[in-house]
Amino acid sequence: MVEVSPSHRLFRRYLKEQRLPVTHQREAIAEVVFSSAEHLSVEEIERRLRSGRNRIGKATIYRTLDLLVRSRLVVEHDFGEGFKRYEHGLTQEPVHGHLICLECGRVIEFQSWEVQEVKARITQKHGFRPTRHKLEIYGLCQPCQEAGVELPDDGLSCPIETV
Amino acid sequence: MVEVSPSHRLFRRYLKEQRLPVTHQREAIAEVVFSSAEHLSVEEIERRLRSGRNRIGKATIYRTLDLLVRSRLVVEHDFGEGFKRYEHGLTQEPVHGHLICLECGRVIEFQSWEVQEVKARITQKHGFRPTRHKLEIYGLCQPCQEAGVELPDDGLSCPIETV
DNA sequence: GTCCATGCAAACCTTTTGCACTATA
DNA sequence: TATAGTGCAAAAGGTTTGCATGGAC
Repeated sequence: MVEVSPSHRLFRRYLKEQRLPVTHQREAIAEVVFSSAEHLSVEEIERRLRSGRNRIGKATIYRTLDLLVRSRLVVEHDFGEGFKRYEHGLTQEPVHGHLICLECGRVIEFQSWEVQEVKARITQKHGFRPTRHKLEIYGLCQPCQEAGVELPDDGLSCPIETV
Repeated sequence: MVEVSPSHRLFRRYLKEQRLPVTHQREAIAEVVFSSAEHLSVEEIERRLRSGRNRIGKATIYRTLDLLVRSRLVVEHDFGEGFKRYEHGLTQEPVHGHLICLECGRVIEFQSWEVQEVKARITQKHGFRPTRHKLEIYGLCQPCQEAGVELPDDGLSCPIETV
């Protein structure tokens, strides 16, 4: 048994708690996700597994990610790209959001405790019991702005009824 | 030409500005979206069109929704259900977010100007130029809580490494 | 030895696209 | 009449599932 990350050990414990087998595939997938600081897509995970001489079916990757998300060791994201991304859950500070560049797809994380306060106030007002939230801000990252990228505005010339 | 909503008239103007034909299908689809206060899925839009004796292909619905979104008269949402939802854009107050019930799927809108401030502060700090943002809070709505629904917690028994 | 996981391919679901035909302006 | 839209069905792309085989405990 090789040297693994703390999160990886927690995942082993999770599997044992749930009486599920600790397989090589599950270990390899967990190690890929836990050893990256990025928001990985399934395709990226598959590629990294392959370059590590692992040949693991897509179905197994999806099934294992499901376990990782359930265990709360991994967080699932959907940035509207048409597929999901997965991120190591325990490196995350409790409150965080994402700045997403519409040009290059870059994702910048940020912390904001103020959102927690807003969330508490809003949910209390509506008698809603919150479990999680997400704050995503879309726009242009600094490098893309400096590269002169402009986002198209195809909207109405003037949103006032003139006719 | 029948009596239509202000937004519908704006959509006609948008089409003219873009030199695109104002077709019966586009009018019918726009009317369905503009006459509803809900977040409609494509399937729901299709159903409403059918009950109004319109037989319009799914492809046309998607193509028209694309125009409506571009014109900014309609807003697209993805609540992680595996498909998108569309909402009348002009009834929206400038700043709004969603409370999404994980049990029944109900969506409650809320206003929060404080998020704007947070957004301005964060984006400035990162040199990011924002266009739009979304704040979504997931959890249990009041009716579901009163019905005694509990959300399962399949996570680790304790996220502290004990082994 | 039992139970569950894996791999493959097929199925699924939403969304997009190609193309012959029709409607708008 | 030119130009663009529509409908249908097929394709696309990500994700899920069924099933025979193989691995964990």
